Amino acid sequence: MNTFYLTTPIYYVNDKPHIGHAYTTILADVLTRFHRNEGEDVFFLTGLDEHGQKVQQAAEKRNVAPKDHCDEMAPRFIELWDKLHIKNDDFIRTTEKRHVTVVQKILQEVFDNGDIYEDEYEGLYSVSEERFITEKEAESGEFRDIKKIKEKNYFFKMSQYQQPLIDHINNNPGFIQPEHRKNEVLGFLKKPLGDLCISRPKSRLNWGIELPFDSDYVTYVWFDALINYITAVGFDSDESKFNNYWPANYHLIGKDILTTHSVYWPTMLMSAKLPLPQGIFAHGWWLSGESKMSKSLGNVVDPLGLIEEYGVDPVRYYLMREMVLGQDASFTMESFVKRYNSDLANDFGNLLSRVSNLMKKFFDGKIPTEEDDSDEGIAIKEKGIKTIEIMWAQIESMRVNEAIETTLQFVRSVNKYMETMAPWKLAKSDPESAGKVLFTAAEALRLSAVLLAPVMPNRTKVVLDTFNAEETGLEWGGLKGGVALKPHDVLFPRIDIKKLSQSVEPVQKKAEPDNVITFDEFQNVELKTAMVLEAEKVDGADKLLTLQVDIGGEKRQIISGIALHYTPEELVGKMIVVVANLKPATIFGVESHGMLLAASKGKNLTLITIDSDKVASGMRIH
RNA sequence: GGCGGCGUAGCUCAGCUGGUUAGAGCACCGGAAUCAUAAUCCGGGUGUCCGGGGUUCGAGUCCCUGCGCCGCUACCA
Repeated sequence: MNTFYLTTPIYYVNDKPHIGHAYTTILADVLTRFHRNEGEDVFFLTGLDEHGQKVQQAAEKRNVAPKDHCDEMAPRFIELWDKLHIKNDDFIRTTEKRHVTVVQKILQEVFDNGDIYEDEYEGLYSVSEERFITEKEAESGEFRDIKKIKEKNYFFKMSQYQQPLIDHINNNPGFIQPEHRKNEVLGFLKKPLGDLCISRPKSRLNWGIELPFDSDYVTYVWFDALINYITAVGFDSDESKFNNYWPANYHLIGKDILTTHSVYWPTMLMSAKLPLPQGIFAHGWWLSGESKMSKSLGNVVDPLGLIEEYGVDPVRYYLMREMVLGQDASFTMESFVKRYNSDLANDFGNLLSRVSNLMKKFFDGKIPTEEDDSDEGIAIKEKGIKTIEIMWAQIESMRVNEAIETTLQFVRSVNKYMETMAPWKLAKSDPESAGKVLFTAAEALRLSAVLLAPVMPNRTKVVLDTFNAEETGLEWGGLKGGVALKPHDVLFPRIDIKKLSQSVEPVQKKAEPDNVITFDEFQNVELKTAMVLEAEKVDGADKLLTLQVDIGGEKRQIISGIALHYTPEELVGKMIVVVANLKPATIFGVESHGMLLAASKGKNLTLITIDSDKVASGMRIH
């Protein structure tokens, strides 16, 4: 039997579950349900990442033990998955004993293979990111709480596996998907790959898994977290299970964690001499309309609110139908309502109403017994059979949105068939034929329900219940005639757009741009006037100039990328504006203590200069 | 700046290795029908396939170039 092992990332226990978590998990659920329907032996894993500094800090703040903190946070995810009808086979938490054991086993193995060494390391450490960062990253401004730390640590010889990894990616086209992500990783691997620091001294962080070969250290969270994918399928505990499911068919991830999954993880596995996963699939992000979802913008879509208002299945349907896997997608209430009303209410739900009502009206509430053998009836049957085939091919190639559209086209063709055959007319002149038409329409509807069941497990069950076809499968001809219909509610009540504008107009709450800062934050920036004393080109760089400036008597060196716009000569003597308290950085091997302000558009750039007659250097600018 | 991608109907997008009058869904307009959740069905597009060159018997599809947007990255700051 074919096996299908699919994972989501393990989510960080401190996070509040949002639409992104929900999306990935629903996607995994949908894919695995499809594969189950195909009769494959499926294993679907999700879980939580519970170690690391932020968890430790959050626990300290609340004055509880880290593990207790995790135990209290975990249900937020578990309950949401429950509400979303996620049918996972396992839920792993990295604090579980089974996982700790495996991580230590892998660490020991990698150590024994000679791929871990000790080194003194001095570098910039980002507390918020819990990792050492390069100077360039520090300069990027994307990291907070940066400290210079010098300490002994253990390193994983990731660099050794650079070429084998490149070869593997090239030899296995499906290894990183979609293709543009693969190209990104290959681009990343063009530069020399560094080794990976995989330890944290307990003096700094003790909420983690202890290194088996040095009890003064715990392991780096990513090294710990990635291993969950093999823990859960029985590595080192259940050999037959492990051999059955590993390597995973897909690790489903968001595009933000591509490097960890496509570089760290495969090289770790290479060192541990384990097979690599067959596929790593990075999907895009949900945007709120045009813009990124962010807490400060207040436009983060809450999945709970949506499902309470409209039900789980429509939300699952929308998320699956609207996103092209691998690209970003835009979430708007408008498109949600459109999808809901046109696809679910008008096409699918209404078809059930027409068919069941006609059966009630003309056939005593029973399903007729014979299939329509007219040309039109046979055409529907053939289209149904074709749909199964096409849809499955689309699912296998991760084109979920297309697979859904394929099924809906079939549903639409059944509405058309009804119109053509008009069984409500036939019932009066030729009841037998009318019965056949209704039977075929009902069978088509049953098949559509089975096809859509992975996406909408609940509402499709209503359809199957109505026709007493709960146990039928993915083949034409599952419907049994002669049975009484069960009553059903309106499958997808239409959403009234007028009511909507009053009740749910949530998404964009504030018109504030994404990048607002507070006054205090502005106050942190120390802008000062400065006189340019000297200027010269940086050796070997086209765009950089080294400036010596005077800021109220203090002499400073600043590197600036304006060489294409200003010659050194014309800068000397100018009064400019600099950010005086910028963290020093080394650019192109030269130290820079501050930055200057300039206005630019496209290729034009102009320095902000001050009339030096009126203002001395070193003045604060507010 | 480098590498890569994208730019097709009002909107969201399909169009594989170049080949008949360029497609789908939604929206919009007109009509039919009345079994159904004011649902369904039929009909309706003068779209510079981003602009400009080129290769070819033939290009949305290949090549060059310009513009715009996006991703990764850099001597961005």
